[in-house]
Amino acid sequence: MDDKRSLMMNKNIGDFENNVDEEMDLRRGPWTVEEDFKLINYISTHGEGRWNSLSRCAGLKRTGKSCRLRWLNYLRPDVRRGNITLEEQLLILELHSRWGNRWSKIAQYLPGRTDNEIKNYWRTRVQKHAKQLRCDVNSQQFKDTMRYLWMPRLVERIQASASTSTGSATTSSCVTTPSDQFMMTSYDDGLNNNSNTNMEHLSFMSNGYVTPETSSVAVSPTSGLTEYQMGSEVGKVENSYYNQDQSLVGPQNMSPPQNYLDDNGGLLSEDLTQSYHNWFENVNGMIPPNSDSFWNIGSDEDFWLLLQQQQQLVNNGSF
DNA sequence: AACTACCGCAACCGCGGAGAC
DNA sequence: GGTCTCCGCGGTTGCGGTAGT
Repeated sequence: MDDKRSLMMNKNIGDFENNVDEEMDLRRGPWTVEEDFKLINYISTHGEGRWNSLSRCAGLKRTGKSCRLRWLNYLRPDVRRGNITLEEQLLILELHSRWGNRWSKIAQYLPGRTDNEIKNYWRTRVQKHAKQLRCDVNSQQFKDTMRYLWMPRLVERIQASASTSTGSATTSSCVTTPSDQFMMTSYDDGLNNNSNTNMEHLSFMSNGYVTPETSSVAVSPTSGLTEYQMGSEVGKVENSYYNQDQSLVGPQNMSPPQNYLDDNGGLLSEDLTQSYHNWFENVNGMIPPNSDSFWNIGSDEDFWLLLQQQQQLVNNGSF
């Protein structure tokens, strides 16, 4: 145990449970195979619950808390391993917009996923995007960006992949388990008491948001990043932005910065990232329809490629 | 090959609610 | 009603793996 944690434990005078921990010389840190085996065997025979006594009876020198956490987050047979799928990402975004950091509540609607896993996903992926946008993850700007840009894009990707697959609803790489079922059924039952098993009724889909029917997709041949455009056809895109109330806003007041690329497409010397973000903020929550690639940003290079894409679109007059 | 920086995830923590006595 | 104990939640930390230099 490091000094900090030791100090924290010593400060925890009021928690009887932890006082006992110190007296009993309980194990901490990573679980061994033997410990896992003991826990699995005991629970398979006696069931879960009463974690403190369970730990003692199973011969584990662990706190009840530790046993519970290990079982629920890792050893439980229906724990779903592997990457968060597109559908799961969509659900997490939607449910988080409703409930905030109520991870356990959100996890109820993602079978096999633990609150810990969802929390980790949010912290590592979603907050990373917020950081890239230089805005707070709880800010209205970021929430709008998620709602009007990221989530519609996810819907599109889900439906696009569903149309090319043979009935599988899961699209990204993931280790499937017997309980690997599309989670919308439980989502419907829990939230809306709705028998539909597709995603059409999700609030952000029925409120006039961007949908695949109203959009088109093109993959940049140079960067591989996906360009996302409003309108029925590429090339006939309306120069429009969506306000928070779904109303269209004309382009006249929101030209992106013209000065972040030189004539040869090279980067200018000023703080170009800030320039772009200033423009982004200046549209006051209105999301440019072509900026989907924000959510594919994985590196600085990707970011500059995105900026170049935006510039090309400006030059083409479709922005 | 060696080192560093970063990222993802498992495990920990404190806290508060609930239930038993 | 007060105390004790357990449980579950949300926040945080640190380790191990990996990408980058």
